[in-house]
Amino acid sequence: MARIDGAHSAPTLEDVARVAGVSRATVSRVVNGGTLVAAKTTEAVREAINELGYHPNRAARALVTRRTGVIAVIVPETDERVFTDPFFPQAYHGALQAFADSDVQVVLAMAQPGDSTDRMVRYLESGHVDGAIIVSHHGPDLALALAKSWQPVVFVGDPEAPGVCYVDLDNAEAARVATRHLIERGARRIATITGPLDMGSAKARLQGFQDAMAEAGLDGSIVAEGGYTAESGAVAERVLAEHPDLDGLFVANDLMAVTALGVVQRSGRRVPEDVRIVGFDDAAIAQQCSPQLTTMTNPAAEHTRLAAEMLIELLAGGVPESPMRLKPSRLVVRGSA
Amino acid sequence: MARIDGAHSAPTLEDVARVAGVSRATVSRVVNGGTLVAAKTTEAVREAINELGYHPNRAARALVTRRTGVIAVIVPETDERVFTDPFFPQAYHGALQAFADSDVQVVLAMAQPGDSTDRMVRYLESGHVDGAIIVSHHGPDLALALAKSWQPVVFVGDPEAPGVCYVDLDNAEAARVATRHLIERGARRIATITGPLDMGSAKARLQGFQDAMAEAGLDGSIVAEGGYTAESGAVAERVLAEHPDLDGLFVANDLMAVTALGVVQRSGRRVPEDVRIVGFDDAAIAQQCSPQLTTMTNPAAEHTRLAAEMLIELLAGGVPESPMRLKPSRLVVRGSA
DNA sequence: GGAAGAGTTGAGAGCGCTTTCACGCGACAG
DNA sequence: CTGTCGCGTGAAAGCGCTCTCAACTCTTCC
Repeated sequence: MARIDGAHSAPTLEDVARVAGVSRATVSRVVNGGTLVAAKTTEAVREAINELGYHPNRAARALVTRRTGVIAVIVPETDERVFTDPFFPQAYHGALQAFADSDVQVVLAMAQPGDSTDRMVRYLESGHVDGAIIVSHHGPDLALALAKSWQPVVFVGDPEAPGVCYVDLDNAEAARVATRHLIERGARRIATITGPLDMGSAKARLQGFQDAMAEAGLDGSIVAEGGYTAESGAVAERVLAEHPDLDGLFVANDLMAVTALGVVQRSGRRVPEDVRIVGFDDAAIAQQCSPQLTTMTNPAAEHTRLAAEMLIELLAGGVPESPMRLKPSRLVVRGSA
Repeated sequence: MARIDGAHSAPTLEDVARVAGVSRATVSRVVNGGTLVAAKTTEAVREAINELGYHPNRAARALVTRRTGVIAVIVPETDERVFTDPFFPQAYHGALQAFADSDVQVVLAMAQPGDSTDRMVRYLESGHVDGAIIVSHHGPDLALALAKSWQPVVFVGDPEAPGVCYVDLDNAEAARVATRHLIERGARRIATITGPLDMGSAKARLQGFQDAMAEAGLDGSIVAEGGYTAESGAVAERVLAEHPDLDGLFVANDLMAVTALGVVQRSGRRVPEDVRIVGFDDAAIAQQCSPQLTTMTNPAAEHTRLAAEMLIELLAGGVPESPMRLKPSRLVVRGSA
């Protein structure tokens, strides 16, 4: 409380105990609830706590409970990506919400460029945090490593490793819905720009696209791999050059979709008249371009919130139901298709 | 380390001491550097540390040093704003960088809608954090309150309260540069869309705009207040309606500028031929619109990094030089002016 | 009336670390 | 050879908390 050394420092359990006329142990019991304490005693302790403005010392508590009270949201991507794609801040926000009134600190950890899986594992093992939510992992390596050194972690997106908790959107189904919409709107020569294909979500969205195309008897082989970044949306140029008769485009996230939209428009084609475009994520940017982007929702904040709840259960020693599959994302129809 | 209770737990100072054949105290001295320990002893301890993979327990350390090892980046804005304006993630990133190899956890704290200054002060006083960097404050209230309950905080942007450390961009000068550029490009009827005028940066940018206009003998009274959000850029509609002969627009941040750009274009005017526009912040979005936005740089990450360094000094008991004025931002000329 | 049980409470032992204080030891001067 | 000084080190006292264990006070039941 007071900063000036020597001045009155924060009240401790001991102080509360003295004021309430009970022992430290009893105060602790009241503070942590649960154990049985006589109603009258509880009352007296509560009063003393209020009077003194007592607040438990996290460090002391952490020392004995062996819990740091910190959980991390780990994003194995470079900072640039993290702060460029609105998906990540949202994901972080979801975790923040989940722990909002639980006295847990949520920190955001990102990869350094060139970071190894190892470094992340070491961070988790170093005792800085009690557990972690991993968002946007590439390939199963991290999950495999984590499953071995048993750390309480929950992935957002299929970790492709056995025995690891995760929540996942039905990306394939969402991609099918998006693709079918394109077809319904009259598109026949449809390409997809995927995310990085070492990521589960990217693979699943591609699969869904191809399913829907096959289902309609169309050719689902026009595929270009992007990187989920705005710049990588520029592969649309190549696609357009190779397939000038293109009339539909399913882009695996909005960041790329907006870039692709620009590419298509600059090529002299009209959207949606000549080329229909559907994106993914329903990012804010989808409403800032012209025409606005038709897209699939991807409530990142909700996903991490759920992941956080699983993590809480894990931390409490429970075995959460996993994988937790989320309800499929919704199609938001706007101007681009 | 190991999660399963009963299995080997993380090595402690004691363990290291035993292996190195010295006392706990000596190991502590080595770990924390500074105090004089014989070179040979130091070596032996270092070896033991490596061998055991020892890592100090933050809780135990925090308990005795009375330092939590956590600092907060506080943004008194709703989450929505925080995750919508790329300025904030960048600011957070700067703090992350500054503390990257210092074993300090950096948490991001935002306001709930309707939060009072009080709640922030209480958070800071609650002992959760050692100090804070405050990023986007409205008015001097928070700073005033913080100055009283002496917490180590550093503001990014003039807190307008005496005795509080801060770093600040020369917003007025930057606005002058931006406005002069508009004038040089031939604009004469220039309006400005400001940020929320309870914020120092918004006020200063307005002042700079009016200075430059006066300096050129032009009318600097066409002013519309925005809120630094994309939506608030739509006030451009009103401005345009009231001043159809407008030929220049200085918008106090890029988010609003992009919206304003759209408004201008939809009104049938060409940018930059009919209306020249200069934004502020040099956000990524400035390059994603067409034409790309001419804007002023605002290296948010660097500012918080500097603020973080001041905070570190403050925490160490020093008295940092404050205010720290940063070099004025640069004009980035692109298509819009 | 006394034993057994249920309901409350307190004493005390740490958790892993920092830091004060005192002591041992070699070097140097007297 | 003894006294002094100072560097290097260890013993030990907490930091504020949780939690086990034992004890104490009433009831309740035989």
